[in-house]
Amino acid sequence: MARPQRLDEQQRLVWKAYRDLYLELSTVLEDQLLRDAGLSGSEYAVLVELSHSPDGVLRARELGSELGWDRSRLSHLVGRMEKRRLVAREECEEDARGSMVRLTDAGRATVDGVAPEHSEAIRRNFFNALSNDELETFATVIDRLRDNLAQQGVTDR
Amino acid sequence: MARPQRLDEQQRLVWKAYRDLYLELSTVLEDQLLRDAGLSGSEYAVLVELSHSPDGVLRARELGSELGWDRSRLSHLVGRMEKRRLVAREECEEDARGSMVRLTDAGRATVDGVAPEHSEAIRRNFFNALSNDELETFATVIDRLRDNLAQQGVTDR
DNA sequence: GGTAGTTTGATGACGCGTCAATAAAACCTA
DNA sequence: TAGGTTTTATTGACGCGTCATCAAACTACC
Repeated sequence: MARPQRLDEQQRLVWKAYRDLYLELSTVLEDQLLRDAGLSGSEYAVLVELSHSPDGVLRARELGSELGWDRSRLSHLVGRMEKRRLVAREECEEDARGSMVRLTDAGRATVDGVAPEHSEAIRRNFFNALSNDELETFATVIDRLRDNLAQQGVTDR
Repeated sequence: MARPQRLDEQQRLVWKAYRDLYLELSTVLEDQLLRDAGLSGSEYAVLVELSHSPDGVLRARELGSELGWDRSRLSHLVGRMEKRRLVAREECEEDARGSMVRLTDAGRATVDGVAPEHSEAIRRNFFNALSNDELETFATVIDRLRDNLAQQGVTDR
């Protein structure tokens, strides 16, 4: 294994800029959601996932794996969203352990109401700033980095 | 103002990949810090900032603004780190409201011990996966996006 | 110099996510 | 099919960050 060494100055700056960009983007977009719909980013993600599924129903397991969350996080969040009548829990017929999460009418109205503005905010703060070439390169680099991560994950352990 | 519209499929995928990359990178790097030094990413950031300053001392105000955090967050975190003897608080001589945060010997040993490995992890999971050209383009795109964000922030309000 | 307004940091309450433990159902296998 | 293992979801405790509030000290202006 090669000897660990510090990052050089250019690398430190790029790394910081990369992280700061993400935090700044998150802040802007979460603010928009909270202001326009009273939703956190996580809540919005749940509502979007449900609204993309037939009948607005998904099994908790599937919802969790789509979002990449563990069961506990989802259970807590769905519990809170249920109190606010954004979603409703139902029993799962095929598997008595399971739990179905259903979008309520209020939940659908909320997500439908804010989604266009949210998309526009992503456009304004992200896509509109890039040329087609830049976007393409950016996407390629992201994919390369994620492939590398997956690779490291395998060889590391 | 233009009419809000949904993102197209390619944009949705790029956007998701962008966010997922950040989360995956964060997870890997935070895990490394926790495993090798028992530090969270925030704690590491504080220690690094202090270790880069002369005598390992910074005024809380300055530390907070370097990190881009508000006073409360920093105060809570420094309080916890003080209990673990990673840092120590001292009075500020020029301004009696102020508070100085000093790196302890244990804190310095901790950050010095883990920093090389952490840098290497960033290298392995980020820089090594990119060619010089790609890195340059990536950095340019990040800067462009941050400029755009700052611009939007001004014109929005 | 005295007063209003600002800055600095600490604190407590609260929301959210993680972790460990629990329970129930489904699956597997001998 | 009985017994052990795995999967699924919930729950409670805890850690961390945000927000609102507060007190003390500094600054500016009359």
